[in-house]
Amino acid sequence: MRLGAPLNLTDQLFPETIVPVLVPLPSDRPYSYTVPEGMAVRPGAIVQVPLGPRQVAGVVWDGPIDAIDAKKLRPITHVFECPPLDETMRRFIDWVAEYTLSPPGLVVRMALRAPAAFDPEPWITGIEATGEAPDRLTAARQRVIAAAEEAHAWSKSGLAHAAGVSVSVVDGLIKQNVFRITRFPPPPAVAEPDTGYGRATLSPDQAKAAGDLVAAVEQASFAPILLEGATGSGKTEVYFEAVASALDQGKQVLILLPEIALTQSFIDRFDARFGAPPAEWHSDVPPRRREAIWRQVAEGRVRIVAGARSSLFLPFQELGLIVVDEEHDPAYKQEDRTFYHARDMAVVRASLGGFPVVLASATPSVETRVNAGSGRYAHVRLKARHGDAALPELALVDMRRHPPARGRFVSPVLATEIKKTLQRGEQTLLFLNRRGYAPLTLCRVCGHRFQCHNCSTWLVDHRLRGILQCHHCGFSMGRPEACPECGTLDHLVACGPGVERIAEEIVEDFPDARTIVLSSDIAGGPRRLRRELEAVADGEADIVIGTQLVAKGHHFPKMTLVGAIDADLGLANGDPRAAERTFQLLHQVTGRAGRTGLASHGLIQTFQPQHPVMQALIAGDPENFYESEIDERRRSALPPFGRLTAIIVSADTRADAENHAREIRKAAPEAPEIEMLGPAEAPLAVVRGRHRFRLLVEATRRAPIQSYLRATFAKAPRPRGSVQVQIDVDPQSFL
DNA sequence: CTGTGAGATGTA
DNA sequence: ACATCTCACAGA
Repeated sequence: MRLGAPLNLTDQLFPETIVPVLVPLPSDRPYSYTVPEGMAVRPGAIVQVPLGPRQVAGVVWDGPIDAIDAKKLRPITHVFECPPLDETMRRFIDWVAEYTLSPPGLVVRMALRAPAAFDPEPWITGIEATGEAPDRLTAARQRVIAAAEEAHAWSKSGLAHAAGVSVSVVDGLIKQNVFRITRFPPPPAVAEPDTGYGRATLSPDQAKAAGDLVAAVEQASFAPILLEGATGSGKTEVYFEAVASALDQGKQVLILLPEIALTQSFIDRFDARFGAPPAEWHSDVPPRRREAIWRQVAEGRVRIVAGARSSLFLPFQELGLIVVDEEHDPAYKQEDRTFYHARDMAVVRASLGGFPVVLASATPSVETRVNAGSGRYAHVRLKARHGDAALPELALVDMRRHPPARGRFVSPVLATEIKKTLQRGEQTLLFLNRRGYAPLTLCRVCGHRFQCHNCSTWLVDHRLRGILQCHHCGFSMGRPEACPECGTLDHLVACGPGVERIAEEIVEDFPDARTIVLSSDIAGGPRRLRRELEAVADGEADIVIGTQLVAKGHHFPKMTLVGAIDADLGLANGDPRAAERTFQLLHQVTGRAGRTGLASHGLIQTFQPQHPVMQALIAGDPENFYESEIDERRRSALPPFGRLTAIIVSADTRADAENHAREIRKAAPEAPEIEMLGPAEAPLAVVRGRHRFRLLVEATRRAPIQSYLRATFAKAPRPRGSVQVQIDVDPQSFL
């Protein structure tokens, strides 16, 4: 249907054709614009429209148009010469907006995040051979003609450089009509993947799994598939076969990754399999490159993208497969502006587009496991570790029976293993998910605790930088000598461990070992961090002390011992997914040892050796964990069984946040289940100075709550900077 | 009475 | 999101 064709009543009210245009602002509905004489638009077209005093890019939508005052109507300024967003993409945007309670305009903004890409990339000026011979063939000219045969298209200076002559030689040949100046289309952003390039030899187990995925791709219909396999079981090789199959069918492919910045090793593996790197899409991609990739994805010239969650909103035209790698990773959940969970939205995109989606993980999220268990998702398993990579032998260190000395945190059991590992010339990884030196500083005389002025949290001692810092809002102050409460000098004491403090202890005990601390706040930023990780992989450190960022990415060939310093750390933080997160993290970290062919160990220091998470870890079989966790969640109606939906209410003050939460509860009689959780279960977090409350409601009550929230907060009085609404993941409610 | 600025309002 | 408008209050 061509929009702008006669449309009932409104057509009589307005003399010209009118179309709905979704503009990038938080409006509930598309705005109406007129189409000037001689301009042709259709749904999905990217257009420039006047909006108040400025011009913005919007997308021609479909569906009914508002009957508004004819005087307000303004014409579309320009239709960009760009492939329109297809039907699937438009339905996807509508769907995401509806589900996340976001105005569709804000969702469409995510799809238009490459401003200069809407007009075609400029063609390149270059030269090509005409086939004619020059009148005199000098040595230099001969070299140029020989060099030119290497490729079809050349830039003038490029050819001169390749032939080792000056540009004037080429100019001379152009004058003689040996070469002519032509215009070439813009170069491809990435080379075409070659699906037959680096075909891996698969184990029987892998081949079977790959066959299942390929069969789904060939079916070319919606099929969510959980690909579950231990670290090192070769999940990547397996889903690469599905990728190859989709590419062979002329489909585009999207591989979602949690944090692309740290996965050079992924790019290398992809390159080795397909003979070219994938197009990368994440926040670190420079603007010009973003534009080229966005444009070429729309044109179908880019066949495969590996990207962070935002790549879900790229304008694919022929998408035939999405792979969500490390599907359990919390980084898939975006928690600002528009809230969405990329893993779940990937499933939705596949459902709307009618193609398979592969969710890959060694430790799937409980939601996905439940969906696989119920048959909603297909379940493909990879059992064995591939090749010579053996699983590390894991053991628990009961900290009640093997306590470290006072003020120390490494148990003698672990220290002994570190010593042995050093003697063998192998590497140790000590994992502690806590930056800085100590999480709490207090005065031994009066008991004063250093707290953030904005937040309710303790200030973390960062001794290397000499500051106390709030990890919620970023507030920091210099470390004082005296207690601000009682004035006593030199009686401040650090409580609890951070990575810096573990490093201090290790350096004291193993002064000759090369020890390095890796955490995200490392001086020198991400680039320095990447260098340090490479150095560790090259064996340039004996003991690595790191936060969770050491859990993934790099392969450390000499890493044979992993020690988890405070394995209980994440268990008591009030998150309904605390146990799951802890299990996934510890599983991943301990898996860093053992990919070596050498015998390797993991020691997990815990005060709760009977905890299901700890028991499941040493059993070496995730099955144990899922059974107990699914049981527990079913019992306490936690996600996914309670079908909980979280509403985040945030405000500038605690009183405001509480007030709004109370108002929501009071004013939504259709939703009596709304429950405000106290600090024990859902700590009132303070994020960048904003106080947040989480309300948990029954997802079955979602519809009335949605309409209530829309009515209350989408209209005046506008909650401007006072209330945000977030709908948490509820993967059962949308299929 | 004017100048300033935070918050409300509208953008088609 | 951003430009514009409105109304309260400070300064004179």
